[in-house]
Amino acid sequence: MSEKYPKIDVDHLASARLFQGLSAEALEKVAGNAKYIKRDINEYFFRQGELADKVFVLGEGQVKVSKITPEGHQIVARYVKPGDVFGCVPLFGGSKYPGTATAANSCFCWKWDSKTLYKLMETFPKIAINALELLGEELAHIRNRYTELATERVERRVAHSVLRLGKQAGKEIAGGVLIEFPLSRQDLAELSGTTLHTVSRILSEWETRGLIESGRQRVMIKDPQGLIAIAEDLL
Amino acid sequence: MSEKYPKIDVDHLASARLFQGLSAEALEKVAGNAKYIKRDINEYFFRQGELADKVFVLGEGQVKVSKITPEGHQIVARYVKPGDVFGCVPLFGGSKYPGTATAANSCFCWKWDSKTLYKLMETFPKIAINALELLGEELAHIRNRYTELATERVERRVAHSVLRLGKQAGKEIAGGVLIEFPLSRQDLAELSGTTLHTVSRILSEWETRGLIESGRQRVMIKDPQGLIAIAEDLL
DNA sequence: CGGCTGCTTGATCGCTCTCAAATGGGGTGG
DNA sequence: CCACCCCATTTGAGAGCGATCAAGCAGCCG
Repeated sequence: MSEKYPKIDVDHLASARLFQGLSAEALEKVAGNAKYIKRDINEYFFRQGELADKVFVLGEGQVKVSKITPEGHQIVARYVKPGDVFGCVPLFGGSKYPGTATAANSCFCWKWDSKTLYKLMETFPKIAINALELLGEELAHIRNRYTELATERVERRVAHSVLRLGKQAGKEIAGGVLIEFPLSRQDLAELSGTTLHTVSRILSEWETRGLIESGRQRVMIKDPQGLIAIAEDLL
Repeated sequence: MSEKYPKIDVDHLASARLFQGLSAEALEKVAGNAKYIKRDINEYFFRQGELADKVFVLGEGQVKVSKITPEGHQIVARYVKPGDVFGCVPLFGGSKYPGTATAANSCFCWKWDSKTLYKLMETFPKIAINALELLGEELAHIRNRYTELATERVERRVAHSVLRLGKQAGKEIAGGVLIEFPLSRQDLAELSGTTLHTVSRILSEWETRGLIESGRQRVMIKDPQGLIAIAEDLL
């Protein structure tokens, strides 16, 4: 608890969408109230059920937010990409985190006390408005996933999930686009609302068709167009 | 377009959660920029794909927000209850409404130009913070529904849907709690991610077990505990 | 090299969708 | 006021997608 925090780079902080359009002095003030923390793979930012009194903005890396039901089913709520806010939904009302945030690979991240951020928002309404925009996007995103889950067959949903991950965490390498963090069949299943068995069968089939190349916790997209054709049901 | 709008009752407006904690003068200003409109059953507030330049707060009634996929599948995104905001997700960025908002019964509703509301938020940050809270709740709600859809069997999902509707639009009458607006099997199916056939079978079964009483576009809950037992899988 | 963890693959079962058709309630127009 | 028609609902039969159960395999780390 008495760790040393590195000094915060205001320019880097300014690139986060939550702080777009703020004045230099506002940014100074925001930075002055933040802690900059690191998490290695599989370490936690917060766990489901803990008192939600912190808000996070991801600087580098990828964070997985997952949720477990009373019956023991786990689902992946989202993958957070650099520049995004997480842990902000229960910001007000002092309630609990509805999910667990884990580092999917090495992460750097800013952290605020939620009360502090609340005050900053009152002083600089632009932050609240930016937050509204981000939350709105998140809402649109989850509604899309909801619609997919309600109306599409498994293969299409998995295709959508893989394409989205490729877009937000894909790295161009020889032969295709590699998803830059360890992604198990189980993760993909929890993200697509199915089981790891079904995901495994689907990926195997895609591999024989030359659409992807995959291995242990590793997925590379070789033929994005082919996947899009599946996702959009163009056959 | 040159309709007459009734004068706005500031006290009534103040009861909407979006404007909680505002000063009297702020409320006056908010009211001064609003229009107060009425919609009868099945009339639209906005339709999917239209330019999103208005934000609404529901005063009285119930609004259904639904969405249709390119393949023609329709789903119900949410039912809006009095005091809630709707149409606010695409507030910024001048994009399009992602769904269609229809009056589920007679509604009264305040309406703002989205630019106007944006300015009001800059002047009175409390509005933006209230909006964040409401959006956060909405996000939590849809995530719960997503989790249900991903992990639960149809009967439990329908039970959850019916219980939620009972809570937000239920009226105590002799014999149970009546859902106060016309609700077809199709609506319930689109809300629960299934087909009207399956919903019909389930409701019939519940009726023979004395859990509900239902008819044409009408559902009354007779035994909430029994439904909760199904929803929570307590058997 | 051994053990663990993640992945693959086969076989089976059943929930739920799909297709099909009949029934009935309610509002409208004559 | 009655008859008709439309639309919501009910009910049946059948098929299939994907979950579940059950082994066996393989990459990776210690």
